[in-house]
Amino acid sequence: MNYWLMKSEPDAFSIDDLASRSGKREPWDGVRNYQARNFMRDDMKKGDQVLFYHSSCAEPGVVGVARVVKEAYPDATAFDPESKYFDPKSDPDKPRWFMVDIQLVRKLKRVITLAELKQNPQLEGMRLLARGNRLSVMPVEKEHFDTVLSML
DNA sequence: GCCAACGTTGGC
DNA sequence: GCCAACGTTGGC
Repeated sequence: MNYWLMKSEPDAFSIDDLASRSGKREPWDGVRNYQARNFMRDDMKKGDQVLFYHSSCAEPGVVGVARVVKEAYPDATAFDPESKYFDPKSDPDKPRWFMVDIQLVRKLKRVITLAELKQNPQLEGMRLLARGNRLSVMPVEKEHFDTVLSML
């Protein structure tokens, strides 16, 4: 079992959006970063646990827990000229971008803010907190995953 | 809106 | 393959 953190801008797709989806599931489309793609395509397994993180908003932080319910498959939005995620260089016969499906496990009672995470010495070394980190999908150590949720 | 940090692109 | 220019992310 692996642990992950996935970022989303709540203006675009929030934890409440996930909660309101049929089956509380959603295909994680639109990832256009190779490192993030590789994590999804190569390392994410069904049942893996995910910290759902709100970025670029008034109160950035962890807002929920989700799990991987479908392993990587081609991201069809890359083939759709109407999509904002369209990438003409992604060929349906040789897809460049992949996505997984995630499902909400629970929404947290409150936001565990980035400011709090930064103050917790037990989270030293957490990738999210590394300088200049911009990855939207990244691995989380189990110890860090548990620590974050213990801060509720 | 600013800006630091990082990724991608493309000329050479 | 180098690297400057440009685009994006994301906190503040």
